[in-house]
Amino acid sequence: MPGRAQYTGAMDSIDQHILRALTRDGRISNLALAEAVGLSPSACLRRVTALERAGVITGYRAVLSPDKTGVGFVAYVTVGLNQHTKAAQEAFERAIAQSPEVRECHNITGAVEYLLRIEAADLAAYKHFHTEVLGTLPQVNAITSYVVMGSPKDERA
Amino acid sequence: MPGRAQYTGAMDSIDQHILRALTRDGRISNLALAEAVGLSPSACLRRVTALERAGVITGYRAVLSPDKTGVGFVAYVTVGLNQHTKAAQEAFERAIAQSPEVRECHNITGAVEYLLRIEAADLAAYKHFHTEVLGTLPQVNAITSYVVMGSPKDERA
DNA sequence: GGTGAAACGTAGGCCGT
DNA sequence: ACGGCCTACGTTTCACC
Repeated sequence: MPGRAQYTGAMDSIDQHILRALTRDGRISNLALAEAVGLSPSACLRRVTALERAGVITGYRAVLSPDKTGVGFVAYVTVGLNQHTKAAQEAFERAIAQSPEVRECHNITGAVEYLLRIEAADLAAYKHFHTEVLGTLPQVNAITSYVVMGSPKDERA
Repeated sequence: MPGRAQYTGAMDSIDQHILRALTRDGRISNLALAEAVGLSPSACLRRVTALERAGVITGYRAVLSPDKTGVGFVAYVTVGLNQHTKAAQEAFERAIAQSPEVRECHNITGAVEYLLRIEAADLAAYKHFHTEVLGTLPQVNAITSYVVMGSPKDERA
């Protein structure tokens, strides 16, 4: 079973410390990380590697400033489907996977099936997505947009 | 003016390429990145440093697997306030900033003021947050929870 | 923007606990 | 099973072209 290196037993406080440090700064050097958690570099690296292999750490990403990268419009959109079949869901999810404006797609409980996070250059770009992409999908029944005016807290990692 | 190294003029296609590569793998070595974008290591590093100093790249983070780190329950919650004063908003945002379960708080247009993303260990932990934290805030008027059953697309960086 | 070389960090074998 | 030491190797970084 590949990638099933299974984390033996519990994660101790050093592992927690490593994860916190890497969440804050994913590019910290192993040397600095080792010192921060009070381990020798080799022991520290072994733990990080184990956490990666166990699937606890799934990757590393640069975090970009939205407005400096041309994203001036963010909205959350709820989408309801007109059929609740597996085929309709899969068709919708395929279409969503191909749209770069869709950064997140969550399958939720409640009156509608999906919650999307949309990032676009401006309102005009969003309107285009709304009518030309969402509006043309045959499975889509109800669309409600909630424009983000600000994010007092955002720890998306 | 510190950190205002200002990106002179437009970002070219090499910069775009660098940002895409670093968003996919924030820990790629400068050597590999340089090769991927077709630059020498030193020129590549100069661009990355400039992007960081200009605030285009705001940081690097490890991405963790929610369920392997004890997060078994995720929900989006809309919150309406009973007063639309600045003071009420600030009090609410202060309370939210201190709650570790709240990973995101967005100020949105529509019938309610806020959309939160909540991450908790399980339903019981969420119930505790719902009644003991959200339920006791005097400004809060309406709470609606949408439990996340899955995320077919999730590019939260 | 590229080159080269010194400084630095990584990764893995080995041994002790 | 896990931590520390040592070292060969790879990477970063900087002055210079």
